[in-house]
Amino acid sequence: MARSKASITDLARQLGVSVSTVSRALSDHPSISEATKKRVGKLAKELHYQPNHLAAGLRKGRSNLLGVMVPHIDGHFFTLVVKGIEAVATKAGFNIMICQSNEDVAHERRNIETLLSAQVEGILVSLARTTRDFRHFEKVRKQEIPLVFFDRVLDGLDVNAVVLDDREGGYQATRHLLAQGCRRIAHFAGPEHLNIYKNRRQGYVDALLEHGLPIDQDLIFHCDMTLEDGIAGMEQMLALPQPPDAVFSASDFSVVGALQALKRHGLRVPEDVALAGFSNETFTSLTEPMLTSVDQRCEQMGQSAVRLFLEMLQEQSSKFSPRRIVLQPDLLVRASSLRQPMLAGAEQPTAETENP
Amino acid sequence: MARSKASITDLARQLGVSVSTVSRALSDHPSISEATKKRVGKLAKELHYQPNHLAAGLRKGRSNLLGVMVPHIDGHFFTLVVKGIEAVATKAGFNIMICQSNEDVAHERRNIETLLSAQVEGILVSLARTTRDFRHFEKVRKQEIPLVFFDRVLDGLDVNAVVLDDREGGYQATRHLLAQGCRRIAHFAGPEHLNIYKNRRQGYVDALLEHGLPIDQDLIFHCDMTLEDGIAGMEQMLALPQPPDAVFSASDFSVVGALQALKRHGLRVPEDVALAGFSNETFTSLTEPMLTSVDQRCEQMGQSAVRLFLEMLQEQSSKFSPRRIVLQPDLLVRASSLRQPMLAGAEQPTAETENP
DNA sequence: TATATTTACGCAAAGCTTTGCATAAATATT
DNA sequence: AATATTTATGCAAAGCTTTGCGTAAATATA
Repeated sequence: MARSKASITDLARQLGVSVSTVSRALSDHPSISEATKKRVGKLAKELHYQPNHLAAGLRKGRSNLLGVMVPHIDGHFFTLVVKGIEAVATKAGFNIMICQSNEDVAHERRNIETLLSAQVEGILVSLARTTRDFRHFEKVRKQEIPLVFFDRVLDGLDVNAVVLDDREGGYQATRHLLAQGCRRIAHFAGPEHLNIYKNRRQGYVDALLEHGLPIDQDLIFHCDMTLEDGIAGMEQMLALPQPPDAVFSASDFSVVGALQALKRHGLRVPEDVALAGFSNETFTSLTEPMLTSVDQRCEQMGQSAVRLFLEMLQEQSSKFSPRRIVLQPDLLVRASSLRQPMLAGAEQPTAETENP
Repeated sequence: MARSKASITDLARQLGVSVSTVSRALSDHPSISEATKKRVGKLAKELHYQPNHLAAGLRKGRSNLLGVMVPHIDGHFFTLVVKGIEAVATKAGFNIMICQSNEDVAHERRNIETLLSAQVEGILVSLARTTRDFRHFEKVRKQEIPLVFFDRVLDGLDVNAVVLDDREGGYQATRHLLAQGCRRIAHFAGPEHLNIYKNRRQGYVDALLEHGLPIDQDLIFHCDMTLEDGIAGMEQMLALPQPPDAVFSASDFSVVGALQALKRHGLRVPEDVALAGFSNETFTSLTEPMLTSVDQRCEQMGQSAVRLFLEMLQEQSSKFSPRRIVLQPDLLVRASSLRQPMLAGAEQPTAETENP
């Protein structure tokens, strides 16, 4: 396949000027006469001249490429994060290169290699679930390429990161249920080795304690957060001598399961049991009743990650001390948890805090 | 920010050999002694040498970049297509550059420009809804860069494309409902200026006619395919003197609406009214009953698009005549339409046909 | 009018690799 | 032992831009 034909050299030759003149004319350099600029521009259009970013990048030591790696691009969350990334990266003149680790460390390693050799100017990454070894990121740091983690970060790692305040999310959801008059609030908890779930549970616990309520282990159901888990969990709860009057689940999927189980038992939501989930998945607005859920500010997470990257680009790499941005979740109250008439301001205001 | 320090030249100098030797050693060229290869490899590792793809690309006239443009990356469909693209592109050694048109032609134009100047070796694109002017694609063709459209293609345009056989999808869904004993089948149709919806309706019509049934305009509800539209449509249908015993909707969203409306009226699904939708959205497995839907083979669409691109890369551009790949949809029968006991093979076998 | 400034442009190097061709040394062939 | 091959390496150009520095001509200044 033929490459684009016209190069800056061709233009120069045809116009009888030097390549430097053409180059400067094209980039609107002040020391080139308007007349020449016009001539160059005209011929460029005629020959369908296409600037070669690779060559320019090579010369300038910049690629205008931003690497992004996510565990997977299907599903709700990462998709939206990527959307956020794309938006502000593009605005800043960067193109993004996306790759997926498929939750696999080996894949992740390879991808890093690829991104580096593509000369990306920065890397935004959310870790694969299995990643425990970080040597491949060492290489990135060695080359002094800005590295920003988002969402999936290993605690204690001294890196730039933007994460969601999951504890706060769990806390808000639970507090909301309390405010609705619920007193026996169950919790569907996810795998504890994942921070996000641990933190959401912690928020739940904190809210209960703050309210002077005991933590009843019977009301905490550990599972993998699928719809089926939700059904099972709800069944188990309903079999209790004193069933709960609300459920806060760390995932929207299992809330749907709970909802189905409740309907099967002829119980009403939210009158008999109020429900709240986490993630604000698309389908939370499609159920009946619609599901209260904690929004994770996906797009904002992407945006913040890029901004962090841009800041790093500005400062001297050596002077830059790792920064961690904590995004505040956003409780979206819908019918599934609304027992009391809606109060003004029940939809929590949103904010972004920065913890150095 | 410092760029990666070690270049092939540095290696050469430190080893006292020429750059060509290093280059060849690194790429495992046969005419380099094992000993030298070892030495080069060792030093490369020590210095954290990072091959510069840009420079290599410049020299070789290749970028290993594949451009992808979608209307938007959120939502179910395009996400999965992109996943498919990523998978096979990566396997073929290409990195993908993603951008979104946000359903806006101006954006689309800019993106094409960006992709071209990034020296992508091919472009995969699904058109923005509003695109009627195709001059920006002319430029791509002029530079003889392989261009493949997927899903959103303008009819009549003589281009490479991979699309879904929407008519067949509508046909199969409707036939299935007929096979379940339904005789008054309603259809929720989408905006007719979009081919996908027109074709889905056509499939519906074809199936009815084939079965000797009349087309009753009262049973066709035109809308924008939202959940609310689904509710409205169902209400309208139920008000009919002779309500339908099934609904085939061109979108899963409006099926959910229909489902809700039916439940409100105390009607059973599928006993009183059977339901079938289109797209196999995530939530179709989360409703009760689960929703029968037509799967669009999203991932396969992405894969096919890349394969088409790779083929074009092989052949002489001039000799390549536009090809159109039509993917067969996949009817997924779930509880919402299952009145008869499930027959073996009710889940249609899948196939891919090629129409030259 | 002679000098200083500005304006508009060209030269050539640099950025990092790849690769066709040449070459020196080592080995094989007769 | 002289010639032909093979092996291992080097030279230098090319791929397309960008950019510091130099310069000739045009204009302004004294």
